[in-house]
Amino acid sequence: MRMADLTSRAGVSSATVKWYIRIGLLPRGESTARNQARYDERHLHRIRLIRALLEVGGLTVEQTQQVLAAVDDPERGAADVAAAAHAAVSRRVAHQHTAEALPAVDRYLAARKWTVGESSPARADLAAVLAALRLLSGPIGNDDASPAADADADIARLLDPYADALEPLARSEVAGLPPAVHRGELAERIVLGTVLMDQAISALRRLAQENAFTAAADRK
Amino acid sequence: MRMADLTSRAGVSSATVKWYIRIGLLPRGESTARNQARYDERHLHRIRLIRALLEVGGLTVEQTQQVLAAVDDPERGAADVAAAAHAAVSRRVAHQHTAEALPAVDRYLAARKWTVGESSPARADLAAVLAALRLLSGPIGNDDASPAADADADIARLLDPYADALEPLARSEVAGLPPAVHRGELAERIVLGTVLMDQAISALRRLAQENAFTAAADRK
DNA sequence: TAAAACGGATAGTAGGACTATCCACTATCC
DNA sequence: GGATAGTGGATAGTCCTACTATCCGTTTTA
Repeated sequence: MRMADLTSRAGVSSATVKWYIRIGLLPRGESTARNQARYDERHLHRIRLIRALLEVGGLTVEQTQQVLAAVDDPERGAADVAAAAHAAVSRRVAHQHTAEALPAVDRYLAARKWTVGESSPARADLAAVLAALRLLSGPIGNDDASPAADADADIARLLDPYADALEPLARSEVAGLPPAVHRGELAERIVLGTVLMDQAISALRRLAQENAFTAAADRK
Repeated sequence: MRMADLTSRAGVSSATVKWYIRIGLLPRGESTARNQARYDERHLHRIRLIRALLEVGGLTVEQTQQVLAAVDDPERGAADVAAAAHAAVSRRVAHQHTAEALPAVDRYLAARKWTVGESSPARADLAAVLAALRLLSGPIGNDDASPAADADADIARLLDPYADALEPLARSEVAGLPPAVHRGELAERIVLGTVLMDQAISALRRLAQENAFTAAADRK
């Protein structure tokens, strides 16, 4: 396969392909002359993977580089790849009072008996959401503001429905990972399951909400 | 409250506040002189809302403008606000074969008896994910590629666990919306429930996955 | 009454993801 | 066998987004 075939099948410009190669997202083609190279199906597949992570998954190029580095490294096991994918999906944003909300997140996780590493970016992501919600349930939009003592109970009331729904789902996702014929395939499945399915869940929730909304409106 | 109080309490620079005012995200303060104005708690709250949508929710400024325009417009009902929030969360990305995957999405929704509008961006978002996955389950990473005839069955097998988990969740979310003391409060709850809880769900899923992963590893 | 803060406007910046152009070759078609 | 189109590699330029800096003439405040 030559450059023209690769770019037309992948739907990206040759300038983009060259750039991906330069920044190490894509391996070089096998060069056949000073200024010629041959590409194969693996290159095509790689570009599609890159485009899926960038366009559909919404990752940045840098996050994509890190995820693919984990996928490519034969030293890294499934847990490492999952950690890299989790880090990439994380918004990794330090909202104002995120740090203050972290202990509450940890207490919630402990109460649910969920074991997660100290360095999981998802902890901070969840804390950022809680901090933002807390800041916004002030004077305006007050929902019977509780006396801070049972702030943990508020958090549990808020998160439990979600955690209850997601816990068995996550279990089935992890259990559903095949023993993997070869590791690269498993690594890619983990990445797609994390990055793309995040978008699928978001979309499905909105569809389910819309359906629930119209159903509720019809009943009235 | 003067500018200095507003910016220190909100944690943003005065240049940013001025810019938010200029682009219409934030109303002007009540001016008391040619170059003086007074701000109140509503301004503070608004900035916090904007920051939450931008930083935690990951919306762009333009998406935030559209969402807040819907929140501010007293003509728009709960369903309109929800639609605006859904549109803002949508990645609204036309991945290569998204259009081709749309009919399959619609068949899936019909099979689940989910009623959603033609114009729901979530339909296209879900289609983009399915199109990307389809493109990637080729030569490499083939999972016993099915003969295209039962592509719908594959999609159902993939999505059912997620839809099963999200359907009751969405129902309880919609049912949990209070009759609302006043409309602005309800509108804001809808937006936060859509935009921020999307992030919370993403984080909780990753936490649940990590927990499931370590639990599975321990059993071995 | 001098220093600091302010509202309003305009120009500039940093980062991200490409895109365009150039060069010296190679491949291909008639 | 020569014109034409395509190629790898490199560098510079572009567009967009979300601010940030600076300036000005006017209040406020110490």
